[in-house]
Parts: sequence; C-alpha cells; structure tokens
Amino acid sequence: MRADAKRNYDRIVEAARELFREQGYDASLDEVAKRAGVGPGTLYRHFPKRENLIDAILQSWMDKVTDAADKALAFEGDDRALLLNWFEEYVRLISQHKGGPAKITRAMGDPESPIMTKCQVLAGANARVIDRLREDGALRDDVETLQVCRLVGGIATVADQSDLDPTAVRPMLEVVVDGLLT
Amino acid sequence: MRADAKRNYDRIVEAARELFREQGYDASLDEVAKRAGVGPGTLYRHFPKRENLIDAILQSWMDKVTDAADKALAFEGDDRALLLNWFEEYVRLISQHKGGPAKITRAMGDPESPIMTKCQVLAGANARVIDRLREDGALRDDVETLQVCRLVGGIATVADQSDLDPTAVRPMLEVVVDGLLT
DNA sequence: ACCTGAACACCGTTCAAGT
DNA sequence: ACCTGAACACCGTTCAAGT
Repeated sequence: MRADAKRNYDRIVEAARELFREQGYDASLDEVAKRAGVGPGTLYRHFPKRENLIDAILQSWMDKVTDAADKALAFEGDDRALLLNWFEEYVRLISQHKGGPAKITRAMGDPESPIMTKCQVLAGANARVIDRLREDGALRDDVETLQVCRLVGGIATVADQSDLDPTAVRPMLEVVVDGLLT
Repeated sequence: MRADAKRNYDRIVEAARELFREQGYDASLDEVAKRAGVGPGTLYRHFPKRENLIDAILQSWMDKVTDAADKALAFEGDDRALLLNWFEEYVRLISQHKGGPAKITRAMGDPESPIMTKCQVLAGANARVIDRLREDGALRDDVETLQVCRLVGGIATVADQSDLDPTAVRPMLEVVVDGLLT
C-alpha cells in the first residue's frame, strides 16, 4: 500500500472511531470522510460497505472479547453467578456503540457480512463458557450455543434501542440464566 | 373531514398496508404516496411521522391482540404450555411486518411514540396472562411485566433481523419460559 | 495507484401556488 | 380546507478527471 493511501486509511478509521462513538454505527459516512479530510470516493475505495469500516473498528475489540471470556472462566463461584457475569460482560461488549447489538447479532449468522469473522470470535468466546458449563452437566442440552448468543444479543438489542440502563437489563439476563441452567 | 380528504386518507392507508406488507415498516413513504396516487405533501398532512401511518395500520391489529390473549387464557393445560403458547403468539403478532418487532418493542416504553397506545394494548394483553400465572404463584416475582414484553420482543427482534424461522425461535422462548416459572 | 469532487439516485420534508 | 408538485437537504454511491 502506498504511503498516502495508508495515511488516508488510518485517518478514516480514526475519524470513524470518533464519530461512531458519538453517534453510533449509523452515523453518516459523508461526515466520516469530511472529518478524515478525504473525499467520499476515497472512503469507498478503502471501505466499499459500511460494515468494512466497522470491521476495522472492531480490530482491537477481539482481544477484549477473548480476555473477557478468560476472566469469566477464571471466576470463582457457582455456575449461576459465573454465567450471569459472563452475560453482563457479553452485553457490555456488544453495546459499546449504539446500533452495535443489532449489527453484531445479525452478522453472527450471516456469511455475507464483512464483520462475520469478528463476530465469530465472540461466538467462540461464548462457546468456551457455555461448553464448560455443559461439561459439568449444568446446562440444558436442547439449546444451541449460537441461540444463546441470539438470546443475549436480543436483550442487548432491546436495551440499546430503548436506552435501558444496566439495572433494567439484569433481571432479564437472570431469567435467561435460570432458564438455561438445569 | 372533507370528502376528498377522507378519500385520500383511506387510499394512503390502503397503499401503506400493501407496501408495508411487501417491504416492511421501513418502506419508502414516497412510494406509498405514489401508489395512493397523491402528492407527498398530502401524505405528510395526514401523517406527519411514519409512525402515525403505522398507527393507522395497527387499528385492526388491537382486536387480534385481545383475541389472542383470550385464547391463551382459555387454554387447557399446564402453565408451561400456556405461557409458551402465548409467547409464540406474541412473537407472531409483532412479527407480521418486517421491522415490526423492533418498532413495537421500542414504542412500548416511549411516551413520545404515536403508536404507544396500540403497544399498550399488547402490553395489557401480556399483563393479563402474566398476572394470571402470578396469582397462581407459578411465576417468579422479581421481573416486571414490561420486562417480559421486552424479553420476548428482543427474541422476536433478533428473529426478524436474522430471518430466523419459528423452529429456531421456539427453543429460545422455552428458555425464557423456564426461567420465568418458579 | 490513488485521490478528488462533481454528479446521480433516492428519500424525507417543506411550502408556495393552486382549487 | 385541502391538494399538488417543485424545491431543498441529506445521504450513499459512482466515476471521469486529475496527480
């Protein structure tokens, strides 16, 4: 990649990171380009779809996801508390940008989505936690791991779209936890 | 209301009903106006916001909602089957148009939303079912009825946005049902 | 090879002119 | 009182012209 191309690429990602944090994943790409000081065509050359841009934003996110799963698994306590903690962390991880829960949960099962790989990392992290509980026989066995992501993702989506605070999310997660444990 | 106004109003609602059924609640209002054979200004005069139009569409929906709750309460069987049936019906009721689950679930707690009243009917129907189970002591008491709507609405939202079929929704609802029952 | 910015299409929304 | 349709603003997307 040419030097000026690389510079523009970085500028765009940086501008997008800012704007998405302020306005969510649905912010105007035109404004991203403007902030980055490039023409709209340049943005499209590097990122043909909005999701390609989101994908770049999520680069550092994957480490956070893996770390969170590690921490969840290292938790000392009963299964119920472990799972509840993980789900709260899960919601937090996908709710960092407005519109995130919906986008991420949808991409999870969509092979066409540019952010699918990133979402698979999250799905994998979740699978590690779930499988651990499954081995202990603590979990009902008629629910696929992907469906667990969708369930928790659904709660996060509603919370995001209705601007609920974590206090209101908690009891919903508790219901899911109790429904999942045997 | 003048005769031609009334006629246009009806035409618009009819066109919207068609288009929303085909393309979901996010369909172009311009196309609605075109189909109805009116200028865009006329549409805006009658329905200043998209949700005012959705509100008109949902007029007949309220009866369906009430009927569904009646049927659910008349169900002969155990609490688990009753609640599961109701939730499946709930999902069906809000999933009739693409984008419906998200719009309806969000409007539920938003006093600014023009469709709030309609959504309250749904919330009320749900409350009747939930309260019945609560009286029997069959339900955990630390979850508000509105949160139950959000939980089920969240599942419906994910299903809608990921184009899941009912077969995939069922197990998620089962988790919620089991988590809610004592 | 990459960038720019004008141009296009589409959509929601407004409003002056008409009946 | 109501309707029309041109006009505007905004956004995503493309592409010919430039370096």
